[in-house]
Amino acid sequence: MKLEEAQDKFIQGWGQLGASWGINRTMAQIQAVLLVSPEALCTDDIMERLQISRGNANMNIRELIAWGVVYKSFKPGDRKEYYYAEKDMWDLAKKVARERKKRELEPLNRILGELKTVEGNSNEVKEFKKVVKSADAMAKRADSMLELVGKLDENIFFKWITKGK
Amino acid sequence: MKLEEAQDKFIQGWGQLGASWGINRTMAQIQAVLLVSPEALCTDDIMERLQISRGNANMNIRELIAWGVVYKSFKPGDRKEYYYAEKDMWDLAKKVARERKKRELEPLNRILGELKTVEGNSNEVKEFKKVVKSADAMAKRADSMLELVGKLDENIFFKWITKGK
DNA sequence: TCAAACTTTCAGAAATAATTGAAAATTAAA
DNA sequence: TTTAATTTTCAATTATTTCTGAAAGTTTGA
Repeated sequence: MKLEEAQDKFIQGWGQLGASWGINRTMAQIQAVLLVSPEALCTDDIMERLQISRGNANMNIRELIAWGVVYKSFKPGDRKEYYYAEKDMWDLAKKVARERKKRELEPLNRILGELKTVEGNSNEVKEFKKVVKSADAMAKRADSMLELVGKLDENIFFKWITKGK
Repeated sequence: MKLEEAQDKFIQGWGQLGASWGINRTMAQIQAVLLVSPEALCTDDIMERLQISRGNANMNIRELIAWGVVYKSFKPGDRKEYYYAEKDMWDLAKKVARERKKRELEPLNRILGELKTVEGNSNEVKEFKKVVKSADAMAKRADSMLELVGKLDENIFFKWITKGK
């Protein structure tokens, strides 16, 4: 397979994966473009490669930077910003885990905490409390797991997984 | 807090979580309605509670059944189908893990496998191969992890997480 | 076999999310 | 300063996803 073709497939596949996990497809594709590029790229390079507008490129690059998976760099004698991706996949996994924990799991935990104060003693109330309690336990568990991904060393984690299998 | 209000908050929160993880909001809300209901509900009950159309309710119930997180049941002398949710959250996590692994991770693994055959020796090709290799490693690792979630006992997993933290 | 009860399908409508592109804001060299 | 290069914003547009509702399909009991 030719390089260009392989890169395109990678970019498409990565975008698809992102999309099915609730991440803007273009955002994932921009990351993929930066992942396969040996040098940092400017906005125009990315617009060109993915055939997208400046506004779109800019917004999604910002978002990738906010996630901590893309960085800015500068070239001497050039006013443009250049962007490059975090290429350590383990680091990437850690950052995504941390962001999603913060953005989605913590809000749910907050709501579930409130819901424990529901009044009454009926069958429905009991059922409800049971569900909230176990959802809470699960969410906290998922939270711990993501927390752990961020703290554990890649190697230890990998060993544990392969051993456990 | 009153039960009705608490249930609504739970349904909204659960829907929101689903949405941000790429699951149809209504689908997640239907699951939430079934989770908080002590008895199995029929399509009309769900339509009523969430104010949605029959078609929408039907499609999403089907999908929940396909994920293995909602089951059918029948009442004697009644031709309607009734639905109830899997309420064991651990079981739920396992099923979601298995489904997502199958639907998203496996396709990526397939693509990444193909991409290893890229031709050439340039700097870009080398860079590309490196990225594909580490993405592949990460995807396989995530795959193993989800696999593990499905095989491990809840208790062991929980102990390990809390200990590791 | 018929018909009522119920479920499924799907084309079009509505709602939501992503994208564009041009104007405004910012930055820094002259 | 001024001005040219660059980034950011955002209202309008376009694309995508979800939802509706009525018609078609299926099942079951009489």
